[in-house]
Amino acid sequence: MFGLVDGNNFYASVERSFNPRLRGQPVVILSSGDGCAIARSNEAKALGVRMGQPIHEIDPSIRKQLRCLSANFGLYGDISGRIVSILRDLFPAVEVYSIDESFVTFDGIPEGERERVAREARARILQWTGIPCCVGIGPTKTLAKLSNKRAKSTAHGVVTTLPLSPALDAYPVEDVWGVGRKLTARLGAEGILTAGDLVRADPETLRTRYGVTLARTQRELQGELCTDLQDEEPERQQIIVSRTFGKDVTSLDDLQQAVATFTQRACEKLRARSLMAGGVWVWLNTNAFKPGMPQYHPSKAFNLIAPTSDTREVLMVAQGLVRAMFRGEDQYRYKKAGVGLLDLTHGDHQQADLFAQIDPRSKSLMEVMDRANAKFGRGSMGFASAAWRARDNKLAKPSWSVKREALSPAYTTRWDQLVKAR
DNA sequence: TCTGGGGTCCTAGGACCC
DNA sequence: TCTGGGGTCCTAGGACCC
Repeated sequence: MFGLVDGNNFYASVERSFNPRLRGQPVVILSSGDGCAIARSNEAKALGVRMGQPIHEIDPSIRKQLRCLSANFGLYGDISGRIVSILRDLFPAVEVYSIDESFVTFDGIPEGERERVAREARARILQWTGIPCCVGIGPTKTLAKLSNKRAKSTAHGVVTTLPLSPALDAYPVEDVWGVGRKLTARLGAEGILTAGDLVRADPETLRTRYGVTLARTQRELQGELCTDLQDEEPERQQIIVSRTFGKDVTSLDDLQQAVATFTQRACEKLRARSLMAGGVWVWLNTNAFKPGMPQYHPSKAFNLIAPTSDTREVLMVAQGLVRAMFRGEDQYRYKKAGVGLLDLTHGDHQQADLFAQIDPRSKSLMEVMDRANAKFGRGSMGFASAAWRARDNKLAKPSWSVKREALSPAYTTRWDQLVKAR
């Protein structure tokens, strides 16, 4: 049996647990750049704010009632980690599925005790972190996910769904894990409207018409195990850093600086996982929401001779790619850029190359930089080609920097931003 | 004026191999 | 008229997830 533990309105609930004035208020968390709603409290949902909705589309009379906050992922990640450690105390195995969801197993917990343990987890998480959760239980992960959906509308917050349960007929097919917008439309056209309809559909037709993934989902709903708990985090296949600019960028200098900044961050993430990159990928975008403007969406990848985790090497490649793709000053207005690190391998089993020189000082230099940034805060030490700000904020913000106008403090991850008791 | 970021998996088609 | 069979690898695009 699996459980799915999921924080209710997670980002909004985290903000609330540190700022009680937000309780009972319509809270909306905005995406990077303060553009779209990515989390909403129940009060904000009741006002009609949709998931992913651009905030400027919302009627001003509604908008002024909302308490909008810029996403504070550092804070959410830290609280997420605390919830996971509570779960690890209570359950034999835990799979961290996303920042606000974990699968757990009940192996060794007697059947009659499962819901009690789930309620215990819920109470402990609420008491220790202030985050309300729901727990869905089922014999497969897909059924546990659906149970979790059902639990959201209950007061006790714990629901079990068994295969062939009549409850399946009460849930629209789009609530099933793995059925998104496109599939919902196609299935609906064939009269498959609920989770129950999907369970009863002809498996062979489903497989040929919709592929193996949906066929697997159907079997999971029927109670057949197709995916098991992954308690070890799978190896990353790529690392991406990309941003939408606060202001359009037109000069090569600014574009280079933005891409260098993303590259530096991507390499930090790479080393934090002890990985090396075999390829670098850079792309640029003009504003796709303005079809009247000249559009340009170039993308270029480069395979390295030997895998590296040295920011300097990746910077040289990324900067070269930007130069190669950049088209004339003022010809295009760039709105977004991104850097991807590809072909990731583990640093400790590296394929040596006959022609590549390995500089033993590279590793030490990167370690010193990473340690300095860990100790004094991110951005304390960096490369001149990237934008970075000293702690006293004396350096000017780059023109392209991302808008984050209503950011809450890093209450739990920075000494200078701790909660003040009074 | 304003429109997120970071991932995974599957499939189809083409190039290439013997 | 008939024009092999079986495979791998790579890429692009599309779907999904949170």
